[in-house]
Amino acid sequence: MTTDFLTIFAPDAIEYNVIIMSYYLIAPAKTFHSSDNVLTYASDEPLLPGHIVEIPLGKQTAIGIVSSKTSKPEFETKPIIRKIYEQPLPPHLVKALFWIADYYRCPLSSVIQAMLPRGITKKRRTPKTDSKLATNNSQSRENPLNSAQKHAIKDIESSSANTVLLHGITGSGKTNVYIELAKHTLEKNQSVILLVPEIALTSQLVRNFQAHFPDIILLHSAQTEAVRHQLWERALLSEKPQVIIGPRSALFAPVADLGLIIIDEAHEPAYHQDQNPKYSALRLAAIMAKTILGSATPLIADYYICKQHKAITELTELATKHNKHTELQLIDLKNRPDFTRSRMLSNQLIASIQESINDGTQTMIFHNRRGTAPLTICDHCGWQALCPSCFLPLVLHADAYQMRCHTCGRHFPVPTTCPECNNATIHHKGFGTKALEDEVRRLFSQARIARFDADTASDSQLSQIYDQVHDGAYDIIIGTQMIAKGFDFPKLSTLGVVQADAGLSLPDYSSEERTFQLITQVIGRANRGHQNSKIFIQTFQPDTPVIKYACEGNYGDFYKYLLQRRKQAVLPPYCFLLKLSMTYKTERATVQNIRKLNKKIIQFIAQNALTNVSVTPPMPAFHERTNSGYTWDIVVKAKKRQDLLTIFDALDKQPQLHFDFDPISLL
DNA sequence: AGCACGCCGACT
DNA sequence: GTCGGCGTGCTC
Repeated sequence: MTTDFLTIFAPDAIEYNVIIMSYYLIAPAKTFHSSDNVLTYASDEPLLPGHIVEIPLGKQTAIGIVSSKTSKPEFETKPIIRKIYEQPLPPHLVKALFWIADYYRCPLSSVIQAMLPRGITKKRRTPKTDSKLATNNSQSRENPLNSAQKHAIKDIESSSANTVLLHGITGSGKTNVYIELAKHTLEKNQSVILLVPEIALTSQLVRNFQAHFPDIILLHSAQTEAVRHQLWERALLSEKPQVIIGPRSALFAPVADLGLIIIDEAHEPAYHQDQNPKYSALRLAAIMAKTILGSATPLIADYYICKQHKAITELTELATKHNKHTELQLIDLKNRPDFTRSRMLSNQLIASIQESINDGTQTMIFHNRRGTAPLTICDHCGWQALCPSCFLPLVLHADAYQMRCHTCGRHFPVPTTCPECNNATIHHKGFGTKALEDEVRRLFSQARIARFDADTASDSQLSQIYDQVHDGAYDIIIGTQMIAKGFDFPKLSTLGVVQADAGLSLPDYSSEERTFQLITQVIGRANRGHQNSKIFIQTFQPDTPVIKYACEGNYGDFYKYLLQRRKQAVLPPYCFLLKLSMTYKTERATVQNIRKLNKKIIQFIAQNALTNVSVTPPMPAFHERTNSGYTWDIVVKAKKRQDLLTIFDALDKQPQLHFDFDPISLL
C-alpha cells in the first residue's frame, strides 16, 4: 500500500529508493487443475510478453512465460524470481502458445513445455568443438531453375494466400523451389523453417539445404538435451536470420522474424502430434508465417482448402528429362495360375527379379508387415495368441523364436499346443517381411538380400546399410514403409508391391488416401530415370479406384473420387471432427458413461439450436480393450469448428474422458 | 502434478 | 495425548 501512496504522491519515487512494482499475467509451465492457467505476479523490472521467467508456485518454483501486463489485483501476489533470458520469445511464438491451447483445448503448460528446451535453467558447459560458428554466409551457390520452377516461385510469391500448396510429382524439383524461396526470405532479413517428416531418411533434402546455407540449424530426435538447449539459444539470440531444419517441433525454434515455413511431404502423419499438446504442424504454421506445403500426394482436405483459396501451384513435369521407361503391371492375387512358384510373389515378379540379377541391377520388394506371421490361432478351438496387456494379436518372429506384441514390445514363447484345448493344432496365418525374406532366399539362393524394417536396424546401422545398398552391395532389398520414403537407388530395375490393398482393410476414413500415398511413393522409387524398370503391383482388388489411380499416377481423378465419397459420408473437408472417448475398468461402466455423454451432447445441441452438427452413437473403440480398461468412442461432426468447441466446453472434464480435435484417424 | 491441511484410528 | 492414514483442495 505504501507503494500506491508513493506512486500517486511522489512520481519520482525512485529517488526515495522505493521499488515500483508492475503486475503481469504469466503462464506457468507446470500443469495444475484450475480453470484459467494464467497467474498474476509482481515484478520490479519491466517485462515484455514472451519473457521467460522463474516464478514461485506454491512451495515450488516453475518456469513461466509472460503473457501481458495487468493492473494490481485484489489478491496477494508474489514477485517473480528472475528473468531467465533478456531476450523474450518472438511474438509469433507467444501467439502460437495461446492459439494452440485455445484451438485444441489443451493445457497451456503442455504447450510451454513443448516450446522451451528441457533443462532451460541449467548452466551448460560451453561446447569445445562447436565454436566455429562459420560466418561465411556464402549464399551465392548456383541454384539452376527450369521455367516450371521459376513459374512456381513467381506464383507462390505473388499469391495473396498465406498457405500455398506446392503439388509436385517426385522428381519435379520441389527442392530447388524451396531453396530459392528460402534465399529470397533471407534477403529480406527473415528466417526460414523447413519441416521434414524424419531427418534420417530425407537426408538428400537436408544435404541440398546445407550446401546452400552453411549456417543451418539442424534439429533432430537423436540430439541430447544440452545440444538442443544450445541450438535453441542460438536461434533465440541470433542477430541474423536463420535457416532451421527439423521435425514438427522445429516450428518452436525462437527465431526473431519468421518469414517462411516450408513443410516437405506435407501429407505425412508425422506432422500431427497425438499427445498433448496435440496440434497439426500445418495449421500451426499457417498462423505463424507464410507457409508452403510441398507434396506429391496432398491430403485431400488440404488440397480442397487450398483449391478454394486458389492457392495451389502445380509442378507437373520432371526437372531432369530422361529416356528411361517404366512398365507397370497390376497383378491379381486371386489369379492362382500366376502364383505357381510362390504363394507370395507372382511368376511375373519372380521372372523380373531374375532378369535384374542377371543384369547386375537391383530389386526392391515392399511389404508393409513386420515379422514372420501376424496371426497365431488354434484350428481346433479358435483360440488366438493375444498380448495380455494390449489384447492385440501377437506376431510370430521365427528367427528369434518369439511371439511379439508390436504395440507394447513384450514378447512370449511360441506356443506349440493350444493353452485352451491342449491340441497341437496351432497355426500361423499370414506373412510378414521375415517370412518374405525366407521365401526370397529360397527362390534366389545366390542373391545378396537385405531387409529393412523396425526389427533390423538402429538409425546408425540403417544409414550404413543404406550406403551399402546404394553402392550395389545387395541385389534384393525387402522392407516395410521405411523403404518407401526417400530411398533413391540408382540401380533399381524391378519393384514389387506384395499386397497393395493391405492397408484398405482398416476401418478408417483415411485408409484410402494413405494407401494411395503409399503406392504412389513406392512407385516413385522406380521412376527416377536411372534404369529402365518394371513395377509389379500385386493386389486382391485390382479394380479398386484407389489402387487403379495410384498405378496411373492420376491424382486428379483420385481426388474427385475421394471427395465425392467424403461428401456422401459427411467427413472432412465437409465437416470438422471431434473424437471423444471414455475408458473405464469395466465394459459396463464404459457403456453407461459414454451413453450419458452421448445424451448430454444431443441435449446440448437441441437446447442451443445448433445446426449442421451431428453425433455418432457410442461405439467400441478400434482397440476396445487395453491394459487400462475398455474404451468406447463418440464422434461429433460439425460444419463450423466453433460448434465443436462450444459443445466440448459444456462437458464435464473427467479424467476418463479423452478428446481429439481434428483427428487424422478415427481408429 | 505436488504439497499442504484436516479429521479419525493405533500407539509409547 | 501424539503419530500418521490418505481424502480434499489450492497453487497468483
